Amino acid sequence: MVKEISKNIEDKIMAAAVDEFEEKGFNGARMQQIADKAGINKALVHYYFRSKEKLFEKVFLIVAQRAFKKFATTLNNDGTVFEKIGNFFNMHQDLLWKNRNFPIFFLNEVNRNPNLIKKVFEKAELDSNILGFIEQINDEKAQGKIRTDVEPISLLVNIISLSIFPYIGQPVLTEVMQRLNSDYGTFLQQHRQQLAQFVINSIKA
Amino acid sequence: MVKEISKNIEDKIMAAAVDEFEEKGFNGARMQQIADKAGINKALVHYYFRSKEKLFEKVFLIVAQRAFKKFATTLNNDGTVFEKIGNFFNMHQDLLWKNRNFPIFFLNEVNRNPNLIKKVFEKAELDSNILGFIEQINDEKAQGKIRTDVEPISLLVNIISLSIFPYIGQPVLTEVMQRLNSDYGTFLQQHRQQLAQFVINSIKA
DNA sequence: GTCTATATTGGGATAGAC
DNA sequence: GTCTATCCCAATATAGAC
Repeated sequence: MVKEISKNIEDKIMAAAVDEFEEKGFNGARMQQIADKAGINKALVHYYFRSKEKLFEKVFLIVAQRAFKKFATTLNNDGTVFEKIGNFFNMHQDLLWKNRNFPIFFLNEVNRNPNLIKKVFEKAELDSNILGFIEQINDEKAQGKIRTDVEPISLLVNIISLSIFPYIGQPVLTEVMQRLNSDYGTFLQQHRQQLAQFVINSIKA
Repeated sequence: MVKEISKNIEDKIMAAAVDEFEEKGFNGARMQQIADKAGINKALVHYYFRSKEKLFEKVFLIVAQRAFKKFATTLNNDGTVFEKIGNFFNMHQDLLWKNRNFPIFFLNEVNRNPNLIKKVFEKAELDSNILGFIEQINDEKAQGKIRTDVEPISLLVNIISLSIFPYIGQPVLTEVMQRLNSDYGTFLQQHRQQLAQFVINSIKA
């Protein structure tokens, strides 16, 4: 079946493109490299995707939406706010460890072209998940479990800040740890263990 | 005095280069744009700095070292750990607000070329400041002011995470806030007010 | 030192054979 | 669909006049 074969090549190109774009960014990526990584000819890349921009946008939306989807589902599980915070950090840290250069890639690209973020949000149903979590926080504030001065959105942003930054700052932290006679990997394994407790300590009534 | 004049043009080019590089990154920046912003001819840029790489490195080291210097000094002021945390967020948030696209630029460039960070650290005396702050945290742990399970380095990284991420994530937060019928600017003004208290709540014994 | 004009190359994109 | 060969432009860099 011809369609099948062509689909496989499309996938190969996509996979190679994810690799190349995540490593070098849009401006640094090379179509030749993508072709090489996919084990095919450069002209074929253009045959399937017409232009670098089009290929990039397709790749970007897929990886970004996949990331946001995983992100949203952890907020949507059962449990108290404290339990969800623990679950979130566990899941998110695992995910980030496996995709260490995704965050800086993602943030840099949406900074370069803020229009991308709108397209990502169109399909990822983040809103209801966010709103649900915010509501739960307010409930638990009313129940006296969470400090009344906690602003739900700020809490959410704080959680994400704490989770993502250690990966975005990898090169800096690597250098700092070296100067402190440690190393990035061992630091991170320690660091991730205290994130949930750090947040919970801060907000518990 | 000829030297004076030439120095002024060098400065103009540097200023224009900071602008262009911070906005577009190394790969996205254009020598022609830098010349235009400096109000001079493109050939002159090469006359003064030979190549794009050389110009970039000079610009990068200056802005990065300036940033790290300001960063380090706030850790070095008088006061308790809690006071320093408050002072740090005040200073750092003001600084970031005035240089909103510096963090993502900086982190992206050191990610692209991790070698840059070594050169930044060579001149910025960060080590003693960091070590001093760490020592103080341990002192106040011993005095019963700070929880005994607080790991100083992780605390430091948490503080920096909380401070910087809202700026790195600007495009995302802008979109989210829009969908929540708010806007990025007002969010940030609220958000920054709770950062110090968020940390202090978390670590106070 | 400062400009105009030009060299050079890297890299995205297409034409055309098979 | 897949390749080779080539086009073409953008962008760094330099030569050379003034």
